[in-house]
Amino acid sequence: MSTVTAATASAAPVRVRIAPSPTGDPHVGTAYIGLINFLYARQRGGQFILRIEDTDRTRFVPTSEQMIFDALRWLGLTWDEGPDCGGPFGPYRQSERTEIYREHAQMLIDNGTAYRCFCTAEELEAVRKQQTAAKLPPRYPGTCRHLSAAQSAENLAAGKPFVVRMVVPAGSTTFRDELRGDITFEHSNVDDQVLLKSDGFPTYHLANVVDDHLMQITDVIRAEEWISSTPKHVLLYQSFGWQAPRFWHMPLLRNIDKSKISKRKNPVSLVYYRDSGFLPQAVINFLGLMGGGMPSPTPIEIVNGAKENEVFSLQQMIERFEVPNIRLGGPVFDLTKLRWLNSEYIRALSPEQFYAALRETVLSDRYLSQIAPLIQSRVDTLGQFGDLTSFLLRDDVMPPAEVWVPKKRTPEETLLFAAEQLAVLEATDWTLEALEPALKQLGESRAWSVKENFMLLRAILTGSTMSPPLLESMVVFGKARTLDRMRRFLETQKKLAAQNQPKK
RNA sequence: GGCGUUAUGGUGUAACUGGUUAACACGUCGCCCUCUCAAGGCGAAGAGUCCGGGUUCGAGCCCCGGUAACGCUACCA
Repeated sequence: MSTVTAATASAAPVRVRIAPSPTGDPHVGTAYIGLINFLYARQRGGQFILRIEDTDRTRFVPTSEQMIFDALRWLGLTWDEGPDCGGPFGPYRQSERTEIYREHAQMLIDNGTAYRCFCTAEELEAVRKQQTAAKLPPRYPGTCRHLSAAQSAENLAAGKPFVVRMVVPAGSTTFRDELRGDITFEHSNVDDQVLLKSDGFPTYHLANVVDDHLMQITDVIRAEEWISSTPKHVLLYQSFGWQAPRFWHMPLLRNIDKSKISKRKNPVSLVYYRDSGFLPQAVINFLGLMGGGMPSPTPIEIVNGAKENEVFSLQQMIERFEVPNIRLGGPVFDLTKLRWLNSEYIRALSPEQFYAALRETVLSDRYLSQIAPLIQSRVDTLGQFGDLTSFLLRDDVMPPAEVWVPKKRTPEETLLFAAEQLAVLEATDWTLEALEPALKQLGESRAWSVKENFMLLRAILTGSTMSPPLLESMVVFGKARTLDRMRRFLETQKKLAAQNQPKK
């Protein structure tokens, strides 16, 4: 299947990268793709680069970048060049490179492979609706592609907002995916992609190609969801007159139902795994299991009783993992197996190490010192600490119905409202100042009193109607774990409801 | 709808360039150990490799045709 020799011998210098977007918590998918890139670079003595793709201003989350750094370091995936440590091809943050993209967009306009498009969002939306209604594939109609130079200049002079689109000529593009072989796309199925948005920021496609070239990336190892847009990228390399890198498309991590892994159905935040006490060795090991790539144990290893063909360190992966042997079926991210792996690593710890691990995470000074002020005025003895804070030290809690259903509400409407709380909280900054108005606004719009509103949340988070201050507790507990607890609650209640009325 | 990718027990993987009764791990169930629960030990069930054809002495591995799942189809990445 593979078209490249095994990693062991070949030492061609490679440069690879991961390019996460700071739009929220660091994602397990980022770590997965990061791991593969990391291994590939380390095995070949190449460089592993971290580039922050912060070109979407609407989804930008300021705290996200640092969390990405922390999470990758936690897992041991260290990079050679990046926004924090610099490097010869910086800056490594796309928002600091906008001038570069603008220049390159202009280059394409000048050589006729891109053009300014003055269509408004409303116009495009209308066209798209028509096309969908007529069962046609939604496609840019090409209105501005044939605009005369004079007209275009006139619009420009008039200050009309515009985007820059690439010209997709007639024909087809074939590129090689190093894991699957040649893939061909007819250009009739490739849209005139927007390269530069009207706010002056580039889209992924432009920024990615320009940066990968400028940063001398040799191998683009990314997720399978990019296969469909690879012909656009290949076309762009051609338009610039550049040589394209090699492309490797990794299978997508999946939920239990086989859909692309998502926070709705699985904890996907690396912060969640760290804060709820998964060891980084276990997480990285588990990720290495996804998609294969580790050779089966040799006969000698089997004779020696080394059944640990599934328990291996990052170092062992560098030694033995083979990227070209990746399996292409989307692996299900199975929490059960991850938990087992984690338990293996925990049991392998010395008592001292185990205690140290506790003190670094769930019993860290940092965490406990945040909890303490919440209960000081609420205890008669220090011994009550545990009584009041156990919900912050537990993996999960589950309130009984009499606790979470308000007196004047039905379980159904309560669950509905809880789901809305979850949606609101997902989009809220995790600070007291942001949480309070966001929740109150939701309550008002749904005619839920502040009391009912907060009590429901309290029940879900703490399992009880009595607790330290709610919002403060949520902040201390953290966004990733709080949201996960809410999702688990909703999931469990949904199942229970289904069980209680199965026959219709 | 269009285009693309993928397909081995419930889940993750294994099976040398096609070669004996498809292997391992997680999970499940049972037994043992045991003050409990884990861990550990022993054992069991569970796939005939998406389906249908073909090539071959022989196919999970090769060819053809289907099906299903997933992804993309944005001024998100």
